Amino acid sequence: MGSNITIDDVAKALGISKTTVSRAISGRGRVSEKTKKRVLEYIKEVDYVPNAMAKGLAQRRNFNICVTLPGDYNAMELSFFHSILVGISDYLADKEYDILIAKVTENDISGLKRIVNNKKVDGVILTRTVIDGEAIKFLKTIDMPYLAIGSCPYDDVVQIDSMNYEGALELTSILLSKNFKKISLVCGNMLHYVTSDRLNGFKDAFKQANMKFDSSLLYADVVSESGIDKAVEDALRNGTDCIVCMDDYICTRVLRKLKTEKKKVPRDVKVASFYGSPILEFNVPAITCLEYPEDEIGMLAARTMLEMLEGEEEVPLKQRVGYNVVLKESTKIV
Amino acid sequence: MGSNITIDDVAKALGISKTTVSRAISGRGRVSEKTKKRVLEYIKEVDYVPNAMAKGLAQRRNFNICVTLPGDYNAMELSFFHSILVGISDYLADKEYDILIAKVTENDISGLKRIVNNKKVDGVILTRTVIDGEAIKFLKTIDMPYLAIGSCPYDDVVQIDSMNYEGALELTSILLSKNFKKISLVCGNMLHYVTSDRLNGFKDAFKQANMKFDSSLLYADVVSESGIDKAVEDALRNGTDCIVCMDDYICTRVLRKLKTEKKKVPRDVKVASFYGSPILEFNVPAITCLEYPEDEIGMLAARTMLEMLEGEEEVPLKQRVGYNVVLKESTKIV
DNA sequence: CTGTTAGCGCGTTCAA
DNA sequence: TTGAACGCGCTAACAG
Repeated sequence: MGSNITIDDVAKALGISKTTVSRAISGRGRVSEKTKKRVLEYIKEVDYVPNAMAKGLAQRRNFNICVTLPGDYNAMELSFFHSILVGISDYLADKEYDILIAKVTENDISGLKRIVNNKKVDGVILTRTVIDGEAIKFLKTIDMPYLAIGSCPYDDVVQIDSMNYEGALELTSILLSKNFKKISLVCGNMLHYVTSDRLNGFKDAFKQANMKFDSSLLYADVVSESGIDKAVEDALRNGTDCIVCMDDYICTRVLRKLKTEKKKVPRDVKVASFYGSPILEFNVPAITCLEYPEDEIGMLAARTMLEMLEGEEEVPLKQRVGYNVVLKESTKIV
Repeated sequence: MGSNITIDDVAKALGISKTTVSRAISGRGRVSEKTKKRVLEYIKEVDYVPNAMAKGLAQRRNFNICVTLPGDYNAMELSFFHSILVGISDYLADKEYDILIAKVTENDISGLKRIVNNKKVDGVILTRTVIDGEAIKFLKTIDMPYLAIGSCPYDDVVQIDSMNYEGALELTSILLSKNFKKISLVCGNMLHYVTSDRLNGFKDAFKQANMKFDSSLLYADVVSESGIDKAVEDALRNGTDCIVCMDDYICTRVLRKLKTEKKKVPRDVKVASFYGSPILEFNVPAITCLEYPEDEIGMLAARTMLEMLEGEEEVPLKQRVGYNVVLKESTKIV
């Protein structure tokens, strides 16, 4: 394994030129079936593996894709990122591509810059935490294919998005059909596109049901822990019977607050989340939520990236993946 | 940014040879301060960045380190892996190295093999989930520096380990000093080195306190969810006053079971974990546990790897990082 | 202190 | 169908 023989050695051993060997391996160019077979058998026998760097230098690419690693994160996003990474990895490995990691924070993209400027990758996949930041601005100024996973403020950027609007709409509709009368919604940062997407779905569910949403039960821009606590207090005071959370992070805090307030879920109040994660599954009771197929998202991102690099056609500017509504105990009518 | 000029262009523009430019940049070899300054200023002006692949080809290395990504995981390990990754990334980025990801599962290391055989990396860092498996066996057969993060069954492998024994010893001692009389311990896979390390610390704490451990309260090889449930039931039946969990995964399940059994923590029974993670922090009440500085572990692993690659001296075969005992509400005497 | 020459290992013209 | 020669961009050995 990991032998140190070169294409030259192979050529000499077989008494042919390296050109022929190269062609036999790559499949490009015409080689007789006989010699091709001879080459393929020999390289397997001696376990010859082409040197990726030399190949890259000659072809001016390196078969590496950069994936950004969120440097500042909350525990909830981890499973999202990990699943995405696994999806991307699975797809790329098949095609003999590899993943290079670039840690990126909101105000530090030096790692990404270095990797890109050093030409260590053929393309960049941006994960959702950074798509609003400096990263895209930087990539826009240079000649390097890239795409974004998640909602993205630019409409000239290739992106893989989730059906956040539709998911929120459907889940909310289901809750309304259960006859909850005072549904409240706790939102995080309203500047995030994903937030407004889900909020729109939420509101439209009311419209479709010909009901009106009591806007005093909408808690926007609730980012701090204490903010969430206050929102929950207020909602309870207003007699909410169902608290919907924008994401799993908020949901965890809401559950915590309900516990200290001695409110039982689902007996005293129902709870649902527009984004589910393993951390919510472990909760007792399990939480009704929307689930997104993260590995599929990763795969799709990887496939799209390779199409950008190798495909002849334009790739669609925006692709969207579905969701599942997962009904659990937290919204059960007791 | 990301200009496409080469070292040749720089040399010509400055009327000197590329060798001199190369030397001015790398710092290797003697160059007059004057020309060095001239070069450095010029490359900054035109934003020249050396092509990493060409450099790699010439130097027979590529300034990439492979980090294995656990393909099969439980949600708990995620924060561990992520923190490690951030630590490694931070250290390596400083030294102009990058991280290549290889997804590895217990019985599939083909991705790792490809990356290594293609010579896409200079070294490999194994993360804990795979250190018992095929990966090490493979790496032992070839000529590629590698190290393992976590306890490792081989004593000829460079490893970065945590002070699992000492941590378990100290935490258990503290619990004993609180006069809990019937401490039970729920363990996972006993084949894992980390498990036996912690178990030894646990037992030795009893010895040091001149107390004897009731072995009927030791639940070994509890791997399934139902197994954990049974262990908790049995422990409660035996009148346990404190349940110690081998890790955060087990702890989550134990807490869940206690909840369905209507046992309040810490009122009815105390709970502690030999491994803490964000998921336990969010619990109400917060759980007493051991915390390990994961980013430091990552940094240390990265530093050690670079020493293996560039250092002149041998690196220590085994380095160990400390821990913190975090006392929370779950073991408070009410 | 600097330049010349020769590779690193592979792909790719262009002839044959 | 094959091969010789050159180039990818850089570093290293050897002169000067």
